[in-house]
Amino acid sequence: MGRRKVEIKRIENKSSRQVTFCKRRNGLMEKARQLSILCESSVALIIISATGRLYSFSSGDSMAKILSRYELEQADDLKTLDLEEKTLNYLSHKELLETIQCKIEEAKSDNVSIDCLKSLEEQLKTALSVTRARKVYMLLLRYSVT
Amino acid sequence: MGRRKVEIKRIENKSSRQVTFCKRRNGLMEKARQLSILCESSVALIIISATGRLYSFSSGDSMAKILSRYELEQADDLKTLDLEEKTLNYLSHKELLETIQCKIEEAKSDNVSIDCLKSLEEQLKTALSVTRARKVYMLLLRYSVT
DNA sequence: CTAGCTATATATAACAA
DNA sequence: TTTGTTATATATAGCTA
Repeated sequence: MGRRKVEIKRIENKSSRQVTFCKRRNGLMEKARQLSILCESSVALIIISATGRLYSFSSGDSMAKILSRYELEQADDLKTLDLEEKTLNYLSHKELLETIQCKIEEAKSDNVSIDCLKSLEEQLKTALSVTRARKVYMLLLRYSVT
Repeated sequence: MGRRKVEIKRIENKSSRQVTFCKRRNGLMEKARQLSILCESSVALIIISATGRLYSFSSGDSMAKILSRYELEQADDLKTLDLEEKTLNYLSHKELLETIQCKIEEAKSDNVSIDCLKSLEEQLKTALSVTRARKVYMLLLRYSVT
């Protein structure tokens, strides 16, 4: 789509990589907008440049709503895949919530470390049961990663 | 880019809207992939069709990592915008966590309703202080919405 | 970096299967 | 729904300012 055909691999020249990033990023967002309007759909697009700058676009529904929907789907997939699901009962749900509560308690004194949250992740893996608990779990996982 | 120029507005014919959705969706994902590779960037793309079907694509970093980054940025923006931020102190942080803890307690007996979480949102709005607390807040908000 | 300017490479609208 | 063909509309690579 230009004077010359380009191979899809990292553009070596820093300057032209930057220019291409800017142009294609705008093109991608415009395409996303068009798809959303033409076909009554919702589109969320997040782009992070090599230097860490963030660009986002959403159309149709709000970004938050689209991301929620995505996460809900992921949570459901997880539920479907978990073979131990059926063997877990309300007690493990309760245990999960108690573990979270405990963690909140620690957060109050501001002593939460990444390692601490990682170990929580391990505990939660075995404590998961109902979908609601799974959601809390996923959210806390994300919290610990950022 | 076809036999005829099309206006960017909802395609009325259901059948051609569907065909266009399929083709442009694939095109958008391919463009996202190319941008990511050509310019060393990370791209997350989530598309929800009019019938509610979800399609997603990510490249560079994982979807989870990209979404985390996005949310972190939003949380920071929120912090920057909040004029009352500077007047809030550690106590409000603690209050926030206690409110969350209380909510978790309720969740244990499985009596959480949307209304209940909505009122929590209101309480949290005034209790927010540090970034960490903000993150928990945003996550709980999302939890209540889905 | 950011903004045009073409010449070309691509995407895709309409149609068919 | 998805796939393939072909004529056109667009996007954009390489330059320039």
